[in-house]
Amino acid sequence: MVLDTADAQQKVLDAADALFYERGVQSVGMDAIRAASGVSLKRLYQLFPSKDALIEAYLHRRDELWQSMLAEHVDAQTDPRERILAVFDFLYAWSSQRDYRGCAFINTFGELGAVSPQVAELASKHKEGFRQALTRLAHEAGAADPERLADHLILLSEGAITRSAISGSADPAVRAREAATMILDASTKG
Amino acid sequence: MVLDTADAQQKVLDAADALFYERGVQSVGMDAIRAASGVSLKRLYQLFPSKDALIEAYLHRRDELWQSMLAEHVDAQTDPRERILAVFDFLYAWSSQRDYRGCAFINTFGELGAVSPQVAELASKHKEGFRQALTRLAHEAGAADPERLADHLILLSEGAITRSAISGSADPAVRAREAATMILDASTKG
DNA sequence: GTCGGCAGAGAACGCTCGTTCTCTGGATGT
DNA sequence: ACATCCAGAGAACGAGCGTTCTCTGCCGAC
Repeated sequence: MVLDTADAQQKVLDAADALFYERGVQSVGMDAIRAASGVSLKRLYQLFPSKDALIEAYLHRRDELWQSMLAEHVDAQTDPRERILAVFDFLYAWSSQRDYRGCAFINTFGELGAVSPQVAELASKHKEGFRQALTRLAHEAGAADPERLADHLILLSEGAITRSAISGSADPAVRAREAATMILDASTKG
Repeated sequence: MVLDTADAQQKVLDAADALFYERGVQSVGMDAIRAASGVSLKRLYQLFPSKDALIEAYLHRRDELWQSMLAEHVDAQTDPRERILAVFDFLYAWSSQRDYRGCAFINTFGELGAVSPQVAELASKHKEGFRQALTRLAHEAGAADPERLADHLILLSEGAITRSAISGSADPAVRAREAATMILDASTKG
């Protein structure tokens, strides 16, 4: 089987994503990624010059994938309030996945954050992107203080993400949706 | 300097706590703990038969310390509603610490959760303890559905804990307190 | 057919780690 | 003073890691 550069890159990223996400980045050796991707070590290092670079690529792709999954759920709704609640429906769907292990950025930050400024930066940027998306939704919903509403919603979201990882249940997303409706009522009523 | 068993154990746990919390458990070698604690490797292994055992002891002590810090803040208040809000004042104080790095259980779970059932169990128990404390407070505050209120409050708390770790600011705890008052109003008014 | 170059397999290298072993020096008991 | 024991320092060991190197076999060019 001959793979062009794009195919090989794809295979490596697929393998890295699955392994890094399941076991954490430090527990996974480059050889495990070679075995899972079927791409030789030599080629792997041509595509990604170091493990750190591969970790960055992994996080970058997670970010893009996550944002697009979120957008899919949100854009299926038209009513501004429903669009906000769709965020929690997305979290429910995500945390229901069998291999769900929480937020890759939080996990990787927990592993390397104090040691790797790049990872800290990527995690911070990922969360900032989420915050901006929520702020936009809050604005569209006519919130008196969209930034503040976004901050409140983000807390519920992050809470649901980590709690469902540890408890192994998708229930936190349901609870987060409930709490979000309460906060929406309180934030848009006046 | 001669140390009896209790002193040595204390020194080792102090060192392990600081290092594990700052850099994650996998990045810290036993030799670093030996150097930081001043306890010889031989004795270290007499006190804790393996690194896994030391990690468990570290988490166990974190749990106890965390619970007692929380209780301190809560018990400084008498009004049931204020006692609930004191949880967020605690989170603010905690996340303001210079060496704050989020929740040790979430971080360690992110590193080892999929690989170490003991760590997963300890994280789950720690969070369950927090949930019970919140449920008790919600009950005392006369909530119509204390379990549900506790679930909502826990989401805000977890969200604040992880967000302040990544953003490096204690602001999320303030936002969480705001959101908590909204949810309290909605949950205890009717 | 023969040669050159390239890709993959995996050996090799240097390092770190968890854990154990050895050696040494001092304290203790008689 | 001498033998005995123990604790500490750190060497040693075996494994695993990230990364690089070598060998081998295959492909196209002439």
